Amino acid sequence: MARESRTPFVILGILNMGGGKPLSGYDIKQVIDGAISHFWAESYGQIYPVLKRLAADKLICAGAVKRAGRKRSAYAITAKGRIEFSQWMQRSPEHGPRRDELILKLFLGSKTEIPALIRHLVQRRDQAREMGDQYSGWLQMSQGKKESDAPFQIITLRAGIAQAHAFVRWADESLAILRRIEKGK
Amino acid sequence: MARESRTPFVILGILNMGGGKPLSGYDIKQVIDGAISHFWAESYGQIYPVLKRLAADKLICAGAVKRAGRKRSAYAITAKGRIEFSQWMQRSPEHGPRRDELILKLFLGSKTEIPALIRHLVQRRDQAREMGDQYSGWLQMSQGKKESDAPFQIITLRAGIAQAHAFVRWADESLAILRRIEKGK
DNA sequence: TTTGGCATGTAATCCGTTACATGATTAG
DNA sequence: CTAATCATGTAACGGATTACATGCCAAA
Repeated sequence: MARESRTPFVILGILNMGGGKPLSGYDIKQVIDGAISHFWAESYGQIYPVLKRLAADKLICAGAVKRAGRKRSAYAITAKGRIEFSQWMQRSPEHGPRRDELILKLFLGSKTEIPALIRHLVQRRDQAREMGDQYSGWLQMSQGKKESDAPFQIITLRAGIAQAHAFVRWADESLAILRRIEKGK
Repeated sequence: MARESRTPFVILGILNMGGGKPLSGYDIKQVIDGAISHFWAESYGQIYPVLKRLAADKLICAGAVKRAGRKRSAYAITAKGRIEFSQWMQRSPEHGPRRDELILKLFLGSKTEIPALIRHLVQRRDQAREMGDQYSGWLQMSQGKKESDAPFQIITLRAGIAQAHAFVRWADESLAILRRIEKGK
């Protein structure tokens, strides 16, 4: 059996945020693709079926709402749902099996592939720099907020920044090593 | 269609390492669970079927070898396999969708769950410290090696160290924030 | 001889992505 | 009018883990 899906809990958690305003599947996807996209992902193919299942289990309740003329089926978390979510929060988070293709390629690398490895490294270093800058910007914006959720989101932003920064440093050092090997050979 | 499996290339890459000595499925699993376990994982359920498929495609060739009395079916990479592997190495590595349950829980956290979050954070920080120390030890050992594969493995070890170090720093800062909130409320 | 590790595999199952399908609304 | 976007879904597919099954060899 594959390990337990965390999708239902993500959904419950998002519905539980910010005062528990009802959200549609589309809204939830927006949240995931927005603020948390750098450490989590869900597809519609997961969200909509799970939403139905959660409603059937009375962990969330559906209510048809109209916004801007369009009909949307929005869901709100129930008391039962809050309990379920809280129990999941207590459980020790699994350290998911990291699969980093860049590191893997570096590990498997040999002299002949150095130019390609350098290309990959440069590309990802630049990406990491961009990400870091973006997070820093968001952090600036978050600093001023008074919402009770803010400190938690700040912590995750700082995680992204720290990770990106460490990555850039390491990438630069590794590039130096690779270029030295390339020249020497 | 789910994205292309990288398992065959990992296997080809490992068979390509260190002079291309023939390895069995068991050996390959040992390598993966050993040096690269912190950034890659494969199960027997993946390895053995892929091994057969690769042999059928003539990317590796099977040969029954005896070691320590036991019979083992070991595989060696072929010239065709090396080409396939090299082409994969040229391709830009995908930045796999990171799913970090700890960060997710922090993001979804609210005041009531702070004690649990602190527990999770402490646990993972201590894990990261241990990992970092372990990598540092391995790095010491690797530094002296003259094998041509060594520099690449050193780079990946340094990645692990840098990541672990950054994580510990961030975790300590975050713990301070959480404890401050807890006291203040 | 029986226990346990070595070694090889298969089957069931489930998660998650991709692709497809549909309709309603708004902007041009 | 029509193209784009909003919004909601479903079906098919494939990857990966887990659990199960098997047999050999060595040591107690």
